[in-house]
Amino acid sequence: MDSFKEQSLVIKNQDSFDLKDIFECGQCFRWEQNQDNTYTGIIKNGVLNVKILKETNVNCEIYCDIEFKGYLDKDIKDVVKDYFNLETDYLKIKRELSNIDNNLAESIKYGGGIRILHQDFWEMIISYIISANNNIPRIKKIINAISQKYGRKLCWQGKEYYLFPTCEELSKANKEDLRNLGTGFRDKYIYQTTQEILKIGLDEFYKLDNTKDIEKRLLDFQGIGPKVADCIILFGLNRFDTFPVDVWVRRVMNELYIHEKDEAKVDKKILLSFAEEKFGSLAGLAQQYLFYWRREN
DNA sequence: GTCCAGGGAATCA
DNA sequence: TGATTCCATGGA
Repeated sequence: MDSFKEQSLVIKNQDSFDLKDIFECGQCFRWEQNQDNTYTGIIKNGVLNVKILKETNVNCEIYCDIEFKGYLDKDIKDVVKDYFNLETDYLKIKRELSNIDNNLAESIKYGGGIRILHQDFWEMIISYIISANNNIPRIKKIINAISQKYGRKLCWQGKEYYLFPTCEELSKANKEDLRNLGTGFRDKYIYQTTQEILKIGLDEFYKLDNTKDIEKRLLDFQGIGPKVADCIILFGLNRFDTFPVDVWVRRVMNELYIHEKDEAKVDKKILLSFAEEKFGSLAGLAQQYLFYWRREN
């Protein structure tokens, strides 16, 4: 029997928190803007509604309205704190990155309200397998279709929402089922990776210390290559010492730093070593500011 | 009709 | 190792 828990929550004096920057910078696929400028999203086991109460130029008050379904092993306040990474000092991070060069300073001036969300690791694995050679509106559509068919339903303010299915729930889908939901050639990747994770679980990934070791293990799954693995690590584990390279990052990095005439000829190894040297342990965040900045301008 | 999208696997040199 | 090609799908 599922239990329901509804609660609201006010978080005061929060810096670096802009709803559009956070939810539209490309890191998440299950948040939508409402007509009243709030955002509603479906996280691991609940629905969350967020609005800004009061805003100054450095910080703001956030109002969260939450409904959860199922077993909740921690206080809702802690769930929100964890999901938005509220313990992370973004003022410090932004200062550090802005000092690296003018490009980063500009991109941070544009997307200064970004926070990397701490999303569910399993959900990131499947979501970013879907993202391969795909566009964001369609990725969202596919994830919603999968959730509606295999995830649990819950209602919030008279509207229905569907949680992203657990590994066990999604393991009921065969390749044809997945294909019918619009996954295309990724059907087999989702199927095989789900079956594999059902067998071995994901505990080992939380025990690994080194980011490179985590990436190496992720690459064993079908449908996970370097870029997808890096996104899973960045958005599912919040390790910032990783640098996902997609077409946009390649483009902006080439324009700003590499200056290769033919963008397709940019060597990924050179790009990665450059990023590691220049951005260091904050590479993942630098990547997100640059990605958002370039994609929106 | 053609190109592109937060790429990856399979194949071949 | 490195470069090519194929892979579904839908919107521009």
